[in-house]
Amino acid sequence: MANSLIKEIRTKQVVDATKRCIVEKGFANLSVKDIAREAGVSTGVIYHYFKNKEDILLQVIVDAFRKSYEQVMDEVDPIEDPGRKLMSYIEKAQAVPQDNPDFQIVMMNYLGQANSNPEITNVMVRFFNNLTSYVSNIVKGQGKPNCRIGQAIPAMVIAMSIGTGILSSLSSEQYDSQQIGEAFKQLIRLAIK
Amino acid sequence: MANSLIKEIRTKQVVDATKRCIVEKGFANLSVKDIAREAGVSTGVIYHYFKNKEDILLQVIVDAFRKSYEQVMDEVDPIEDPGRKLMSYIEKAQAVPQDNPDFQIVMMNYLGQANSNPEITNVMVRFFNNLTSYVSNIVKGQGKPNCRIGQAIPAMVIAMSIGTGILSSLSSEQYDSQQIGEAFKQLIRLAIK
Amino acid sequence: MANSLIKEIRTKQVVDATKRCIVEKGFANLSVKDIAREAGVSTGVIYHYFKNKEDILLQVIVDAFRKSYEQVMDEVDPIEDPGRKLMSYIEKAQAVPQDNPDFQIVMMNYLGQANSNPEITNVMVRFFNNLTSYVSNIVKGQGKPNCRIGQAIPAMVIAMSIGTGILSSLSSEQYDSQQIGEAFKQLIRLAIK
Amino acid sequence: MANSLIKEIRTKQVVDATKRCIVEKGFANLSVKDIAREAGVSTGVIYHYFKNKEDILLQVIVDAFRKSYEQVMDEVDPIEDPGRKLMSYIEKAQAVPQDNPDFQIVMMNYLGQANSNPEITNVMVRFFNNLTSYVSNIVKGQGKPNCRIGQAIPAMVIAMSIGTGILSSLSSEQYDSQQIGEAFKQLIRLAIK
DNA sequence: GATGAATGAGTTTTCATTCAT
DNA sequence: GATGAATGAAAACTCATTCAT
Repeated sequence: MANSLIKEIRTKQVVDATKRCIVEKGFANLSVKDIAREAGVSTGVIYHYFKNKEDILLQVIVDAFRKSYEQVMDEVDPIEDPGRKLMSYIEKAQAVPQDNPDFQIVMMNYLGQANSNPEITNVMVRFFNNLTSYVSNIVKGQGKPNCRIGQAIPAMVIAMSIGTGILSSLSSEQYDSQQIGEAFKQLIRLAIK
Repeated sequence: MANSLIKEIRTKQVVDATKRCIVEKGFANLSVKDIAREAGVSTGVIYHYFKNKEDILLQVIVDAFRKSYEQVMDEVDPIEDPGRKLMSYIEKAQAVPQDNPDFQIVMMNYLGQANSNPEITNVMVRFFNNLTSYVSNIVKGQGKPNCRIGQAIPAMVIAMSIGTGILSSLSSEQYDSQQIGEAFKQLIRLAIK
Repeated sequence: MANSLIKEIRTKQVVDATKRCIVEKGFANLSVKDIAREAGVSTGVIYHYFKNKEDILLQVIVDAFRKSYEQVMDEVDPIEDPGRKLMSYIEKAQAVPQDNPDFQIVMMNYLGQANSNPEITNVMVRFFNNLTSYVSNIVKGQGKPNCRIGQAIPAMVIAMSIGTGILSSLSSEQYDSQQIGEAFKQLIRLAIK
Repeated sequence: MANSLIKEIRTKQVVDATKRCIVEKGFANLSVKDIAREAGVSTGVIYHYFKNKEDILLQVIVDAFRKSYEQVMDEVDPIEDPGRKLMSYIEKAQAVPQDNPDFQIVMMNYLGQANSNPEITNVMVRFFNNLTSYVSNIVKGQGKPNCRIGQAIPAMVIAMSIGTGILSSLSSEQYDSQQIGEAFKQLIRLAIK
């Protein structure tokens, strides 16, 4: 019990430190020594709790996506009215770069890995699928969506939030995610009304 | 003159080989030796034409974005009618993952670098700005866009194409970029008409 | 007293586990953690009962050689007739690779250490000396051995059993230690008759 | 051509240095850094010419056995008379510990690896098979060997030389390989005459 | 006595970069 | 201009050993 507690603590320490390192230096310039230093542990500890660097990196993305999903759920799910729920989801999704800039950066760092690392692809695809399903259910709760567009709304909502996040992460001055989000909400309202 | 021709050839050789390496192994697992082997030259040649690895990587993203921009221009620019032009742009942008999967993967690999590498950020921002301006001009040519939405349309178009590209690159089976593109075109038509 | 019992148990546990590890992975790829896991104890226990890894390794070879010596004695010593006793010894020695393959492998693993580790050399030399003396005494009991050859018989018997053991351990299919043993017994009989 | 020459030189440098390291420190305490230092090259060079440490170790045993085989051949093969040839072979084999003590030590270090490394086993088995065949051919040239014993003579000769080598390597004072060799030659003569 | 988490020096291996040819 | 051998610092990973609990 004490053991599993320590394991949990150390794992969290390392995963969190890794995120900070990725944010600071980027995925491609990331050493286990950096992670150890940032986590305040020896390299030995890291290899006591993780199989290898790849294992850490996988845990990081799993953890980041899980947390981001929970954050969205916490705020959006309690809303009952389907119309407001959808709008609220869009708002929340567009706010990620401001609310959670580290997650945004971590995600952008992992996108490049997806093509050559099936496990990472898997985690990402599951995450986006979950979001898509979630939005899909909200939309279904809305009643009669304009048929053709209706089916594509969930994917559009997710795609738009990814794209907006990236643009505003690249240049928050030139791409205001809130503004784009507002416009997108209006578009969706036009489609659904 | 002969020299500058060789320079051009070698530079292209190396840049193209680097792209292929990124597509195959990812940005984070990329060695100069790999690039040399893929380019069919010695490592010495690489350091004759490039300052260092970072320099190659910068050239690659510059080249990739330039080519992608030109591709879009080649097909979209000749169209005269503003309405058709906008639709055509959206189609073209959504088709990138299929038409030019390597560009898509290269871009995704560089996204993670943006946060920690200002030069890369710069290149990307300029690229997206160019596209945004381009779309903006098309939209202005349309006449009266619905005010509020109208201003955000260019950013939305770019964001949507980025997001759709990523989703379909992660799972082309689950995210059909053409289908999402069609729905998005309808949305835009609703907004503009 | 209870303490010394535990000590005995733990020491045996560790020594036996180390043998199994050597058999499985070889002397050169042997970690204290492996030993602990194989013995079913913590690494702490190991350092409670042994000074260090070297100490374990020494105990292992001491134990292995002691046991092997006892095994031979148990079977050969009761025989009274000197002629039959010598033949019996040769048989027994040649049978080691089959009867006690783990001992054979352990011994082969320690041979390489001998040159650079005087303590190990010591243990091995004492072991082979004991065997040589033993055989020497049997031969003396025989009466008149052919002078010149007679003196060398003990060393030849030991050398032959070492060599046969190694050959049949390397390839039991191509080197049948029993067959070689039979031939060798005939040779010895020719010399002694 | 110059390239392959350098390759040959470096490979030899590293293989020879590795042998010296094994003789000095033993197989189990052998670092690539040691090898590099002993060879007078950087670690990078080592990995330029060898896949990894295992690869070096394999080359070493291959080289050691090849050279030892050639040495025996050089001296024994020119002899025409079968009887003298066999005796000469036995002498030569028994002299290995004195003539070529490094080979003896290297071989003893690899014996322990055999059980857990099939490639090493392979090299050793082939070496001993070659010797056995060679002796077998000499014996056949002898005419009528005493049937039963005759077939086993080659294996006995090889086994005896291995065993004698080990004993005299462990304690040259107590085990005089030349003396044992002389006695063994007499035994063989008894069997063959 | 027993545990196993922790350490950090040491190991194997990689790789950007240089430079003699 | 081109080569690729060479370097050595730094990366990933291991492991004997210690020690607080």
